[in-house]
Amino acid sequence: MEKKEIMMSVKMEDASSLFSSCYSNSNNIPLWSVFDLCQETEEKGSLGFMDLLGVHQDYYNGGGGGGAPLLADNNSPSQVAGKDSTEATTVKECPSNSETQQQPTPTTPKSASPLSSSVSTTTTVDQAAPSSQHADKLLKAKKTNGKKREREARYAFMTKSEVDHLEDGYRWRKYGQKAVKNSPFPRSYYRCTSGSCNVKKRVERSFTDPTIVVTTYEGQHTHPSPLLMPRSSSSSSMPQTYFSHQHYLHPHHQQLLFNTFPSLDFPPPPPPSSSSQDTTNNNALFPLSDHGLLQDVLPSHMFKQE
DNA sequence: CGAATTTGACCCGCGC
DNA sequence: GCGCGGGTCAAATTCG
Repeated sequence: MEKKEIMMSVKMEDASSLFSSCYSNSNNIPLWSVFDLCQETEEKGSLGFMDLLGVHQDYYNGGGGGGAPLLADNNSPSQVAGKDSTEATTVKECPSNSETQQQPTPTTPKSASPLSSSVSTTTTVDQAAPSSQHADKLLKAKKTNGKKREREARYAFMTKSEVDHLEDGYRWRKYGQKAVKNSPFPRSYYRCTSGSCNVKKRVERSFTDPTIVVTTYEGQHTHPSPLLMPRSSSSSSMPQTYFSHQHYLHPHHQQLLFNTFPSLDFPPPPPPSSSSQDTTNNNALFPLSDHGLLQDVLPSHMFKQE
């Protein structure tokens, strides 16, 4: 399979080039939207990348009906929607540090969607080896915090967006920015503002395709998303359906995904009626997909109650 | 005025 | 040993 060959050759540290590879293959249509490189879900129970981001079942079933596609861009939703410019791809990166690797996780996909099974069988080994160096470096950097901490799994979200910092429902504080070698675009470092939560994310733009934003999450939120809490004070002004996929993927890009995965039993894409104001009736636009696009894309076990 | 961002300095390990 | 690059810190600055 073509997909597999590409994935096998991917190193997580070069997510940008990875993504460009995905695109370059077919008329700028992503070859896949989500893939799980190391099946860590089994290691951590049913932990999916949504869980990693701290989005749990409650939110899936919550008012938004939104499958919590945390790639919505509410920095400027209108901008994104209007420019038709968001697509999302996720990459799960093996931790591959020496501590966690002693328990190599079988890569057998759990019954899931055709997509997930086709992409998740790959890689634990292949992925772990090449990225171990990078993992070490991360560990080193962690030490500078004073305590040695196990490196968390990382998930890279690749989003076609004109906005650098994609809103994902959490509050982040930027703590650094570095120029990236061989790239004109700097990499930004963010940390979750919640005191007890040390989830980090890096945001960088692919230099091979400047429209692609690579967001790498590291760690797992220990708290609910302030913006996803139905009645949280911080989200009182947030439409309840904020995280429905209307903001996650513009219909046009959903269309691309549908085209990309014709074998998936997706409901037909909604009419291209979205705009920045479409935050109030998204559910009506997606009567068949209570949990969002990602539910269709991700293995079903990720959406099951623990 | 507190929170968030900016940005240069610093730390660390790796490769040569 | 030294330079390089990734990641983090923290003081200064900006913003709401």
